[in-house]
Amino acid sequence: MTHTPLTRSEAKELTRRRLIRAALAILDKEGEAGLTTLKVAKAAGIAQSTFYVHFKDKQDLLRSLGDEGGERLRRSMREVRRQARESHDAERHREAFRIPIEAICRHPELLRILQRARHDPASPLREFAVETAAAYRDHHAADLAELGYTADDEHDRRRLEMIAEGVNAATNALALGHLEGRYPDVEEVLDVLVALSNGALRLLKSGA
Amino acid sequence: MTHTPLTRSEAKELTRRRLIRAALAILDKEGEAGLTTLKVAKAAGIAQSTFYVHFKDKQDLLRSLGDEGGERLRRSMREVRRQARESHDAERHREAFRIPIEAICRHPELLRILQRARHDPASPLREFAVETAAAYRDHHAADLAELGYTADDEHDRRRLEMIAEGVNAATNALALGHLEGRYPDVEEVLDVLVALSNGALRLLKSGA
DNA sequence: AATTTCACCGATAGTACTATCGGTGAAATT
DNA sequence: AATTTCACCGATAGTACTATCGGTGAAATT
Repeated sequence: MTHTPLTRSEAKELTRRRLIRAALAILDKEGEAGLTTLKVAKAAGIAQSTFYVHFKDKQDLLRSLGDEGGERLRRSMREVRRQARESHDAERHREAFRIPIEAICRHPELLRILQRARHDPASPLREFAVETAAAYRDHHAADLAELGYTADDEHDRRRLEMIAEGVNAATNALALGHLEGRYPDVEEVLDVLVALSNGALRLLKSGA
Repeated sequence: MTHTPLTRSEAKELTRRRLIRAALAILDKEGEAGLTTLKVAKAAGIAQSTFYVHFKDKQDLLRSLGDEGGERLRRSMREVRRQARESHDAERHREAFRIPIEAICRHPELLRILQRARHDPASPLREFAVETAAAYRDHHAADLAELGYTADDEHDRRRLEMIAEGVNAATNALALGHLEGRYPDVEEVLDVLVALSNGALRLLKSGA
């Protein structure tokens, strides 16, 4: 109950965090069209004009959201790798799908915002969204390589990339379907993703 | 070279078509944020105020775009079915992927607009995008059922839906990747999609 | 031929938002 | 204790856009 006396910079940082949180919530609920400095500031409990104490302009806020999101995503990718190493080989492939799905369910607004930005040529977040998608694809491809699906020639390398991209797209789609309540059982979702992935990987095995 | 004399209603319809075309192009290039009555009217060669002769307001334009897109999509789905029936059983599954990919490559702006709208809670096209996605999923699921992958119990029906949704997501992702130049060979894309799909369908076969 | 309709126009009122500016008081520094 | 800094405020100029309105001339109707 005691108000810890904050220094000025601590208080400012706190306000900044509130602004970023508010912006993410508004972006998720109302989209980029609904993201105004007035709404963000109001939701964070400050005057509209004070927004500009924290960000140069709206672009600057969106850039910060990108950094923010990137930080979370990188953390989550590291987590995937860590947990993947801990699980037995048999489970490993399956668990590699569980972790991103859980991450999506924890912060679905991030995926939704990224998906939108990726296809919106006017979005200041677009470049970031495209880069993130590429990072995930490469990450997944590297994971598969670790599982023994090495690609020696150009052809197989591209196949591996396609499989990674396709399976990622399916993972995102099914995770959102799970959140929407259409696929209530995560285990069933994992069954399908593992089956999709294994089917495609057989392509590489037969080629090797 | 002879200017066919158009009746008033013919000229009006022509202007309306130009507005819709212009709107689609702007939506694709600049996103919903860039879609203003001034830009659309200018691109169609009329005054901004004349926009309101053709549409009640901006919402009305977007609704019309939805109808327009829906019409194209339904035509393309009928085409898939028709061509699928014509091909031999062995090719059938593979060709079922070629047709949507070609459709996407012909009008990539439609897919991009729909993908964006699907994840944008403020978009007037959102409901339409969600319905379209569901229609495609069901369409694909029905296709698979026609190929002999019948689902008797609740469990398998849901699996079939998940496979359809996952494979659709992968198809869209790879089609856009192809358009972006990352996967130049459509046949390689088809290889991967067929492999993904077959892998997942083995789940159903083993269950039956 | 006279009259009506209507697709189009330019001008403009109204709205929503961005970003700036001068001011204030409490925190930080001297 | 005196001075400086700065996170915040309210007011407001500027911008971009939506939607309306009265007017016009050619097409359509009488």
